[in-house]
Parts: sequence; structure tokens; C-alpha cells
Amino acid sequence: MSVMRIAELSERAGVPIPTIKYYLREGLLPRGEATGRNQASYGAEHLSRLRLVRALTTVGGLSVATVRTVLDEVGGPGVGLHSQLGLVMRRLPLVGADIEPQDRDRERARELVARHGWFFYPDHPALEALAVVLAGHREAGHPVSDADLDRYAGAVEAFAEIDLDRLDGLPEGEDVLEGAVVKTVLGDTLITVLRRLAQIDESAQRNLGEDERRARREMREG
Amino acid sequence: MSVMRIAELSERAGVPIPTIKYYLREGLLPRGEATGRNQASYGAEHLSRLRLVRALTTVGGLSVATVRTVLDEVGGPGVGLHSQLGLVMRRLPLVGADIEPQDRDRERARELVARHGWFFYPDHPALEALAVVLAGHREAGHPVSDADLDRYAGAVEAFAEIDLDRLDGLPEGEDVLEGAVVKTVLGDTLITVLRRLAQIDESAQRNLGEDERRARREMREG
DNA sequence: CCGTACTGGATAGCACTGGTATCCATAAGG
DNA sequence: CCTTATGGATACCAGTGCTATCCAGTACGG
Repeated sequence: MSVMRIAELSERAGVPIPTIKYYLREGLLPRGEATGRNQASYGAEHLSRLRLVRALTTVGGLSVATVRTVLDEVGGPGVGLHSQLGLVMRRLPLVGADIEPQDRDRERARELVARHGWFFYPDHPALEALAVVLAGHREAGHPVSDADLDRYAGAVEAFAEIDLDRLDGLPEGEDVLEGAVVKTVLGDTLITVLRRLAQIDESAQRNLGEDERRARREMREG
Repeated sequence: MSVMRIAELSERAGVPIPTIKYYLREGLLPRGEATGRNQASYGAEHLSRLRLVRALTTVGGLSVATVRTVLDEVGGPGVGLHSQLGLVMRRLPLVGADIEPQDRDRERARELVARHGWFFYPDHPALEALAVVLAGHREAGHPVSDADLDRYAGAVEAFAEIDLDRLDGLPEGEDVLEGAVVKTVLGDTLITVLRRLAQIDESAQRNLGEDERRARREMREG
């Protein structure tokens, strides 16, 4: 049951055999245990790893190359959870640059972090990414005001607290790091989707007439 | 100064001429005003449109095809801001599916919306997207609990409020819709980046010794 | 008013990503 | 023992986002 060959692995994960072979080639999935010149057996860990890879690429939007480097790092040596987590997080792409921020954008990024008293590493890619995003808004003709930025920053602190609580809640074991990656990467998508749903509600509350809302509420409850 | 040919447009937007021609072909950028059989002039609106397209693709991560359909919709007829905004938002991709959620995932998605009293459209893609994200977490071996989901949902309401405030703050004019798109699309990236920065802070607070934090604080202030 | 440079526009090609398809010698299994 | 499946290597393929080439026609410095 927990030992299988490639056909069953494919069947159970819902991933075609050629794709599995591709992931093996690319090192996203460890090779099965060789039981002969051309025979290998895969276990439950291969199945879960395969599902993990799929979730990270399809839902999380990570590229195959990113998944490889991130999971390599996760399985790496490790000199303490906090620092290892930091290393892994640096691997996650934030923006597909191609926009060069101005000094002012970088300055605003640093100022924001300072205003909120956030701990930071001066050379962290997230800081540069923030500058890029600010530049993007500006270039798009819709700059972000410091006031809006501060409101977002305040709201985002709630997320970070939830995120870390979730991490602390994980059973002290081997895959805390993997959990952190999944919760961060898929969490980005989750937050995006939830934000859209909340926008719909907020927009409806502000723009629809009361009777229209009531009708819809009744329709839902009825 | 505000009338130019392609070379100047390219220069000022920092986008190569062949790329501009490509965007023209793909309909992301309207053709310039023809002044002869093979001569056209571009204005300030082309420049800003070009920068907008670039920001949406590079920072927002939208595909060229998505940018086209979204901007087409923005420039379309329109029967009231609220409903038109709704139409545009439906065009924005949320997840690159490929994972089929189970009924239970869809059920949890609906329950979440109900628990929070959110207004919703039963067939809205965001609802299905939420189910997909829940399925992704589950398949990745790290399911999201309802408790965590509720915490996220609560936090996300703050975003929606900020988002709508920002929209209301826009000058009642032609590009409210464009503003909504930019603020939503680039806002996703902005929130992702801010979340990462806040995570770093929260993680440091929980995992670094007090003296290490103080040293770093002094380094920053000094 | 002429030669060179540049234009808009069309068509073809290219690098990269994420797979598929094919082939092969070998093992499994009824 | 003969069909089928396997692991592994190599080749191929479709989609995306450009980039290069070509062309007839215009601009413009000298």
C-alpha cells in the first residue's frame, strides 16, 4: 500500500507519468529506492512530496526552478530554525523586477519600516522589492501615499502575527520549515483571494441599495 | 513635447521599440494618430498607457493577454461604476487551477463567507478560487483550519476597507476604474511584500534575544 | 533635391518554460 | 515465455513574450 511503482504514484497524485519523470530529472522529487537495474519503488514520502510540488507550482505560482531551490534549502543542513527560515524566505521571488526604482522609492521603503519599528536586514530582498512595487505604482500613474502605505502596513501586522502563531503551533519536528514555506507561499494566494471576497462585500455595502442587499441575504438564507 | 514618434516614446518609457510594436500588435497600446501613410504620432496618453502596461505585467505579474482583456473592459461601455468594476475584477486571474477542489473545499469556502456575513455572488470565480486554495493547502499536507481561516478573513476585512476608501478618494473621473485595477493588482504584490517584511519583524521578535535586537536597533538609529 | 536615417507595419524567428513522446534494454508477472 | 510495464535518456512540442528582419514610404541635414 505505501510502496508503489510509478504508475500507482501517478494514479494517486493525479500527475501524468511523463511529468513525474520530468520532476525526477529536475530534482524536485527524489529518485525511488532502486530495487534492480531498471526498477525502483516509491513510498508515501514520494507521494506527499509530489503533491507538495504540485500545490506550490499550481496554487502558489512558483516556477519549477524556484521549487527546487527552496526545497533544497529546506532539506539542507540548518543552523537553527530562525536563521534557516530566513534563508529559505530569501529564495522566494517577490516581484519580476524589470523596473528600476528611484532612490526616493528606496528611501520611502526604508522610512516605512522605520516608522513601524520593524526589525529589518538592510540588504534583504523584500526591502528592494518594496521599492520596486512603489516604483511600479508611481509609473502606473497611481502612486501610493504614505498614509495608505501606513494603513496597509498596520493591517499586515495582523497577518504576520497569525502566520507566526501558525508556525509555533506546528509539532516540533522535521517539517516545520516545509510548513513555513507552504503557509507563506500558499498563504499569499489565500490572502489575495480572501481580499477579493472582502472587497466584493465592502463594495456591495457601499454601493448597493439596502433592499437589494436584503433580497440577496434572504435568497441566501432561504 | 507631448507629441512624439516611436523613438521618443521608447526612450521615455524605457521600453524597446520592438516591444512597443509588439504591444501595438497585441492591442495593449492604441495606435498613434496617423499623419501619413507610414507616420503616426503618439501623445502623453500613449506614454502613460505604456507605463501602465509595464507595471501591470512586471510588478503585477499579469500576462499580456490578461492586460488586454482587462484594459478592454476598462475602456468599455459601462453601466454604472459598481457593476462595471465587478466585471473587470472577474477578469483578474486568481489561481492557475489544475487542482480540482473536493465538495468539502467548496463547502468550507461558502461557510466562511456565510460566517463573516459577506455579501457574495454564488457563481463568482473568487469563491471557486478559495476552494482551490483550500484544496491546495490540503494536498500539500498542510490544511488550513477554520480557526486560522477566520483569523485571516478578519484581518483581510481591514484591507478591503482601505481599498475602498482609496477608491472613494479618487477624483470622480474617467479613470476610477483604471485606478481600481491598478490598486487591486499592484496592491496584491504590495501586500505580499509588506507581509514578508512584517513576518521578518515578528519572527525576529519571537526568536532573537533581546540584546541582539537592541544591538540592531542601535545600529539602525546610530 | 538628394542621400541617409528613421518610420509604421508585417512577418519570421528565438529563448525559455513546462511539459510530452519516443525509444531502449531490462524486469515483472500471468 | 511472451506480453506488459519500468526506469532512464533523449528528442520533441506548444505557449509566451519578446526580438530581428524586411519593406515601402517619409523626414530632414547638407
